[in-house]
Amino acid sequence: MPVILIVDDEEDIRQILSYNLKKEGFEVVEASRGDEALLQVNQQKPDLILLDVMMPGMDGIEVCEVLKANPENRSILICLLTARSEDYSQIAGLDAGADDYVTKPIKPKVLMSRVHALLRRKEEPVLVEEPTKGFEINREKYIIEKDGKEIRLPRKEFELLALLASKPDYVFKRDIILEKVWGTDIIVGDRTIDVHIRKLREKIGEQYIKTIKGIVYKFILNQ
Amino acid sequence: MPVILIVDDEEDIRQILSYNLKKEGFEVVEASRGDEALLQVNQQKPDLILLDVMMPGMDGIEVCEVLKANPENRSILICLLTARSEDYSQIAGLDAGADDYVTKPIKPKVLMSRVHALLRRKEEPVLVEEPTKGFEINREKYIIEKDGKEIRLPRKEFELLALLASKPDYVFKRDIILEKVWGTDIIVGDRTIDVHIRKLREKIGEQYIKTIKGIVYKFILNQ
DNA sequence: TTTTTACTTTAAGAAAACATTAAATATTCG
DNA sequence: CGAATATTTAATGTTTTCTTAAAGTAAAAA
Repeated sequence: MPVILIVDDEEDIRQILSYNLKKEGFEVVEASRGDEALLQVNQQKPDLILLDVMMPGMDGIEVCEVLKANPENRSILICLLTARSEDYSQIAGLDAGADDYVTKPIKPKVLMSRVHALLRRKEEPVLVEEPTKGFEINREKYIIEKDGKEIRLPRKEFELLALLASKPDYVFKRDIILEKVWGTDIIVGDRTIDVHIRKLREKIGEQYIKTIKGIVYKFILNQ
Repeated sequence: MPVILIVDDEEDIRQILSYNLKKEGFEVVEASRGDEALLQVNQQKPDLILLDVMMPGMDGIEVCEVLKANPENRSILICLLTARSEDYSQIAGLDAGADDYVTKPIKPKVLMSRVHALLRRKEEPVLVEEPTKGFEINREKYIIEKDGKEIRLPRKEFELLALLASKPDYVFKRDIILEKVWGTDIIVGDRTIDVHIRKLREKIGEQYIKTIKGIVYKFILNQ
């Protein structure tokens, strides 16, 4: 399980983040100050750091710069926690090499979604859309053509189908679908996906989207 | 990905621009002085230069003149960054061969929009208006002929129709429409487009412009 | 077999996005 | 300048799309 280091001078915030991360199965390490964080990094080699920008002493930007300056630590993901959308701190932060940022007040769900997305990005190769015979997905015209017939789909349905069809026969888990179709910010319930799948099946035919219970959906072409 | 060279003597400005450009996926190179910029051009062959006009030593206009004097560099896009709308510098700048200019204070959104527009202009083959049967679009007279009948359209309506009809069946998003019909400077609300669409539909018939909710408009001929 | 888990389905309500109208501004042209 | 024409905005309306809730069903686990 990935190790996540939380760096924030406020005890409350560390606690709330720690609780949520542990609940998802992550191993959590904490630090309350910048220099302490650097020590922890050497000891624990975390996979990801949630790093508060505003801290007394060494601030988050500095920590970030120090870490990213060392090749050994460069692969550690850094997600900054910034107060409000103060454009400036965000700018400086990403310049300093951070991989993402979340603005306070932090909504646990949003943060968890980001954390998963970041860790996944580290592993996964990027998807390439290879259009499928008999099923033409035309983004420029925003229609799909099935055996010559045009089917118009609303945005979410279109994106969902485009995703599934981008890799026929491959399964897509719910969190991947949510990330790719809805984005990491917007949080919707799992039933939402199901409903869109229903609509899609109605429009393109029941046989193309198969359910793998416990994993979720896949697009299939040949039966 | 396109390479963009930022030339400005102020560190802050370079940083802010650099951040925004990198976020959009561009490769960024910087220079703090005019002569340094010329060096960078030879080394990096950028696609576009964001060039501050007011700099100590060699100013932006001079840099621009030098670059555009060399045929090898003529295709590099130059966007000047000028303080306020001092008409004079702007005129001199465009005389010197610059492709566009943005006035300070620079709003990131405006700049990004310009950068994209400039690069697009470079790559994209100019849309060829292949007038669609039954619909003749005559730019000189600002008149369209539909089944022999002449319909006179005001400029904005005309440009809007010309744009949509240039690629039948293709969808046009609002930001593209705004850029192509209104330009990158003028900021108008979204409803403005809708109103023009209404006028157009009244004049040419309801069936030709279709709405794709969430994406926006497309021109269709058949059906 | 019973229970649980995970997806299905339907319908209703909320939200998003475009449509419409009228009125306020700009612009053009005589 | 002043009337006519264009353009934009603002307010309100309408439609479509999206999300959720709740009850259902089927497969897997106990």
